[in-house]
Amino acid sequence: MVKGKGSGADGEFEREEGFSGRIHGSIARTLGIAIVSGQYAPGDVLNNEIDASEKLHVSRSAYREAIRILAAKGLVESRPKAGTRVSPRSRWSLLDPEVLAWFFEAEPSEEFLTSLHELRMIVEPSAAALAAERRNDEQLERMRAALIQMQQHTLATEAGRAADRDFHDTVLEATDNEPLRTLSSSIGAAVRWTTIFKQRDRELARDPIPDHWKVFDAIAASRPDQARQAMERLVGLAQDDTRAAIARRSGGAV
Amino acid sequence: MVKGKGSGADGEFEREEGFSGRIHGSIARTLGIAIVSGQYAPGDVLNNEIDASEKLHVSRSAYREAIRILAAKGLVESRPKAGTRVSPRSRWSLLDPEVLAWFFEAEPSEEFLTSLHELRMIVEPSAAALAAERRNDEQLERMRAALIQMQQHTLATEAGRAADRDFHDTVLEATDNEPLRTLSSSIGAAVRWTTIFKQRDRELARDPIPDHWKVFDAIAASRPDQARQAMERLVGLAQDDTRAAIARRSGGAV
DNA sequence: ATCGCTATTTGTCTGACTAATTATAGACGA
DNA sequence: TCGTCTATAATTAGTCAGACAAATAGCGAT
Repeated sequence: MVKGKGSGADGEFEREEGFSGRIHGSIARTLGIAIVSGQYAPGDVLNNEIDASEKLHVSRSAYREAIRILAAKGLVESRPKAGTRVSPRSRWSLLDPEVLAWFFEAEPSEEFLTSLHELRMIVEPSAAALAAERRNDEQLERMRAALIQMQQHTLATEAGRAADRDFHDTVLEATDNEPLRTLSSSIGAAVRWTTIFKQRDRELARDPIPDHWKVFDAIAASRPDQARQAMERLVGLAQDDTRAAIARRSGGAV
Repeated sequence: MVKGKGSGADGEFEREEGFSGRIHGSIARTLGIAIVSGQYAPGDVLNNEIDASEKLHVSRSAYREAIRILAAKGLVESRPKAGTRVSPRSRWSLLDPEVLAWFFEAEPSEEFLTSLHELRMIVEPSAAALAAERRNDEQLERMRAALIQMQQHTLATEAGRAADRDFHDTVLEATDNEPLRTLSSSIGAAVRWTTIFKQRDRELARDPIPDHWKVFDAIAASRPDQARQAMERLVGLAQDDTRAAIARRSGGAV
């Protein structure tokens, strides 16, 4: 079989062997990761459809569907004769769950992590306040269950981290604000990476579970201001820990 | 030409005559509007690709590309044999610019408008505070220019409303937080409709321009807390006005 | 500097085949 | 007889190939 890889001039990607799901999806994923990780810069023109689809060993239609996905998420833009080019970062749907996942596929940059935490710091305290006003009993139960799971499994296990995310998700859901709920994927991503960094660098310095319970108690007691403050503390501490872990990573020893 | 419209049983859509741009885009738009406006409910199964593409008088591949766009935005999900069905609302990318535009194509519901304002109330004051810390001179100039435009054209003209949106956009941009900037389309949509409602119902009751200048002055003076408070007031008033306009719309006379 | 042409690239269409998965009907066992 | 499990069939999205159409960026002539 002819590989046709030629020189390394044009970035080339062999499609993942152990791909999952449909082809157009895996192509979109491959290209999406290449774009958000900077292998293609904004303004760069992708190979034309025929060359690109041949290089990836897929049909042109499958490749085109992949491009439509990326275009829908604001990553690329196509025009006849001009080709398909990577859009400026300001058009990227950074809060889209898939785009976010692609970002975290390669290790995300420090700045990006910082800005996600800033977003958390803005959104979550207010969300907790709204949740304290609007949560129903079923949601409250889910929060309690999540925290219990979190306690049992600890954040060292994937089950524990999933419970952590469930808790924050449920708070967002309890705001009864649909656009706000949409942010759960972004916030979940920030939560996940906070924990991963902390876990990676040291025995977790501070047990975050009591702080979680304080948020829960305030929401359960329907005290918005108290919930806002508790969440502020919780997110603030997470932010500090992540900052410290990042500083250690880039500046210090292994 | 055979119309083949048959009975009115299955919802059918003639493709927009005065369509713009590419076919897959206009099909996605048509279906997207049908979905977000409730003509298709979450869980509903769309016609299979062959029937649907025939009914719309487009090729199957164009139709499929449209479906890929909708799937990328979380509106639908396709599986072999099961067909393509409308996803639950919780998966919709409500903050995506196009999805938002589709929402506002039909008149948006009161609840939706309210939740967008809630989002503004959460995000914009903090954004103004960050902007006060991080804005550069060029951004400050753009804010000033926008407000001057707004004064000259007034909110009765499209140019004035565009300037309003530019101001809020630039504040978001000045936060130097990419995920936050992504929200500008959602906030812009809320801003636009606030103004439209106010304009529709009465001579605008309150001149919002002085409140805008207060935000600007605080950002120019690099006073985060002051900027936060000024923005809080500005958004709060907009929220009140919209609420009043909505109440009048649904409850009162023309 | 402007206009018009042309070559390139995406866009669209057709029709066939593939693969996945649900649903069904039948066999088997309780 | 009833329920459950299993092979099978039917349906649907997924993929592929190749052709033609439409748009337009870039170039050359004016």
